[in-house]
Amino acid sequence: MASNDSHRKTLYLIDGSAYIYRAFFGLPAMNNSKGLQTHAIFGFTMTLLKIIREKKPDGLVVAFDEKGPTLRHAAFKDYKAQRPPMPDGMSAQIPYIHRVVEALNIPAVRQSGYEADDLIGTLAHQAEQAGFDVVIVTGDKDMFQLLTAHVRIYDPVKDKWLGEAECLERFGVEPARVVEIMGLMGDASDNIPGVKGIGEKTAMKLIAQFGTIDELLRRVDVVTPPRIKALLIDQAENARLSRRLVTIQLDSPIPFEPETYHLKPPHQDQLINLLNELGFIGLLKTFQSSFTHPEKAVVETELVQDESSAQRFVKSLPQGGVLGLQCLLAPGAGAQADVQGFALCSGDRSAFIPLNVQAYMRPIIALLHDSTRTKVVHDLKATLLAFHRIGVTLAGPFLDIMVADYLLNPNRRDHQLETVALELLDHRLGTGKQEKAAPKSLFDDADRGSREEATEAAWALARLAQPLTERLSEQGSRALFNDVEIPLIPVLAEIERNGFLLDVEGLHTLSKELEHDLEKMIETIQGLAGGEFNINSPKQLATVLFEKLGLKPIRKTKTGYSTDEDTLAQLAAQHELPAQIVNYRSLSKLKSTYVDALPEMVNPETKRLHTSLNQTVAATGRLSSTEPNLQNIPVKGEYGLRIREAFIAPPGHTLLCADYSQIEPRILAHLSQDSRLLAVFAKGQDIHMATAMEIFGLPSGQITRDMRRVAKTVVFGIVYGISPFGLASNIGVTQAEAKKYIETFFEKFSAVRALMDRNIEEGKTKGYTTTILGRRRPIPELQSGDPVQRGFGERMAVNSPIQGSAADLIKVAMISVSRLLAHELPHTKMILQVHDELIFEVPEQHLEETKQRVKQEMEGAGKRIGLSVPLKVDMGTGHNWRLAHP
DNA sequence: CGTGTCGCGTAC
DNA sequence: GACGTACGCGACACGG
Repeated sequence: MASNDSHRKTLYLIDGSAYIYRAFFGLPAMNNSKGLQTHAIFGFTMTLLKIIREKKPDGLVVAFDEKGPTLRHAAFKDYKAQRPPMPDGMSAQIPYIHRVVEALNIPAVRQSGYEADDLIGTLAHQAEQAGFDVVIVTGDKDMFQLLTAHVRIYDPVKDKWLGEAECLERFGVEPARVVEIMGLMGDASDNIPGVKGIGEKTAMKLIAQFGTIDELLRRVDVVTPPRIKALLIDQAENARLSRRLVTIQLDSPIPFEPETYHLKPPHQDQLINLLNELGFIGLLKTFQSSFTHPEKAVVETELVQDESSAQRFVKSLPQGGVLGLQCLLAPGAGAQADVQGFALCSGDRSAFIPLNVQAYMRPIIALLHDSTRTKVVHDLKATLLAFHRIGVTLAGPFLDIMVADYLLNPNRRDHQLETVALELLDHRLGTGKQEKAAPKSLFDDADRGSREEATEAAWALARLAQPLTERLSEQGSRALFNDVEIPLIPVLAEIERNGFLLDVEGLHTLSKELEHDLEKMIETIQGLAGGEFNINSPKQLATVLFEKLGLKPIRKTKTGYSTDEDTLAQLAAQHELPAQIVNYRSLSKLKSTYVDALPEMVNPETKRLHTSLNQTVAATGRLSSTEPNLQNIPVKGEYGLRIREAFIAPPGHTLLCADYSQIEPRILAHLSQDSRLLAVFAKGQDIHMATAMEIFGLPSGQITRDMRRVAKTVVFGIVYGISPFGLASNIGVTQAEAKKYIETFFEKFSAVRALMDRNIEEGKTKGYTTTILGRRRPIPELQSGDPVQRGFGERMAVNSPIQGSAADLIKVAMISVSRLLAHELPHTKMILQVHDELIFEVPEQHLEETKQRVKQEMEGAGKRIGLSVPLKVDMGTGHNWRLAHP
């Protein structure tokens, strides 16, 4: 990951000064016992340690600004002149930050007259020449100009890597030309003037066209529009000056000493004294124990061969505590692969149990059933399914490392054991194995590794239990983890095993029909277009529409003219073709994505579709569904409904769909405690009718279907973090009208606005949002200097608590319903969850009882998570999903 | 030939 | 650019 080019060593250059600012303003204040503010020191130190722990750089240097004027002040007296002086609370922390770096034995550079940027630029340049891969750790876009094939940027707050490609994407030019763009646009935070009146978009366009500011000014005569031309002529000197100011120096007079940059052990006494003085007790403990007990990764492993060795191993284990457990699956066959064996680890004892003989299994099975031992696994759902295939039922308590890491870092997509072990144990798993592509998980189809690797994984699992549970407790997610996420896992495993019966015949017939329709449509379309082309290619379609037929483009995408449905609808006024394309597209989409794809995925043994319900993907806490995705099966249109008809119940059974009615507005009412909204639900009124009455100020008798539809869209918009633009394009009114609707909504439901403000504010100060059950989602975008990014952050801060709380609710409901089914309705199977909806396969004779009990259980879940609005569950039944959908 | 990215469209 | 969360299709570009 650190480098594509394994012979190049990786040097990390950290922009120390930028992080002092970021930590000071980004974190809540914190003081030590002597009253010294310490949050900037703490934030900086944590960032630094995190980089070392996670990235394992070969070399590391921290660059700081030096006090006093710089060369830029000499060139432009007002440089950074508008900046308020550094607050005392921050300047007092700076010497300590220098001491932290020194105690950690990390080289630091500073140079009077130069800024940290220049030192980093200089070192990056020299290090690249000397054969290093360089990573600049910063959140500052000014550094884009330094990117090359071997110089990248890492932003630890967003966990993003940036290279030349991202620069091209962000600025539309290669890194060397970024200074030209920044020179034109200026930088308010550094008081760099730029050309007033020219913003980022215009600057990008001009530089893409002219290449440099000098060239642009030389040929200023041909610049259009005249307004821009006048600005350029008027402020030519400012442009040239600004370009100089934003250019990072690559020739600062500092020595390049690569031999001193490698990571060295910290100065123990110095570091311990300093952490004590600062009052960083957690860090202090961590370092003290690592100094005194450097734990070895290798523990004694035995191979269990027979019943007596199995017994000997089990007896030798410590009492109770945690038991690391890692399955070893046979290569191939996806998640359905054979179990070859499994590794166990507890304390300093570990064993590998091959699965080719049964005789010795008894003591091992007893161990797996021992409820005094917490079974620690990575991906419990896959583990349960694997053991189920060999006829073994594991007994809890369970701890799933993958799910724990997801609750701690929901924005990450990678919760591999390797990643978690590296971060929390500082241990690289699988270093013994030879060169090969990294598998995505230990259940990945690729090489699943060896017994040794499984054993090492079990070792890591046993050791990860404590740090992960501690972290979960610290962030207040222990209950969510123990009482919701973990109990949900066996439920998900069972849903997956149950599967959904599919009418393959029916889809085959539908496919033939669609094939026929599509062929005819291709003829019509190509006739209208006057030639053959690939209708599925947006690029070829754009050529036909906008060049051949000369229609007027509506919008552009990154790579060309947009041809999406919205655009085509607008183009329909000019030509007959676009409407035909829309038709063709919808049919073609349904055929390729569903009608043809789904039958391919039916398991030949069970004749069913077994989706994967992923618990660690969606950052809000929702589940996601893959292979196939059964959460986006069409529900609209003639053919969409025909597809739903192919999802069926077996003979003697009926499908039951139980759907939370208007779950998101209900959650909104609870979170905001808005009295009007609460009243609507308390009285069991129609929410969209009620909002329509408020928005339009009319009695119910005068509300048209269209008004209700508008009101419904407004509520959706509110939940998603609305903008007048988005709402306008959705309901087809002007932005001004959309704005009016939003305003009126907020006037009538004023506590909702207060909730949104509060969510954003909390997201900013704490760095994350929370749901009803304390699920967190960090939103680093809220700290961004980029208003577009911040806007994103604000919408996430509005939406995540609502979407996430709805996810909390249905998860709780799934657990209760699953218990209900197990105890009282053993022949009813839960077969799918679609965010606010549960689907069951019910024996016909039990249908009435099941409906009633499931409804009661699902509606009761609101009370259990403390909702202050009543819940309503709609139910539908039928022999296929179309009929059953409420 | 596979892999990654993009535009687009389906769901809630 | 422009309303949240997902997954997956076909086209296309790229690098073997």
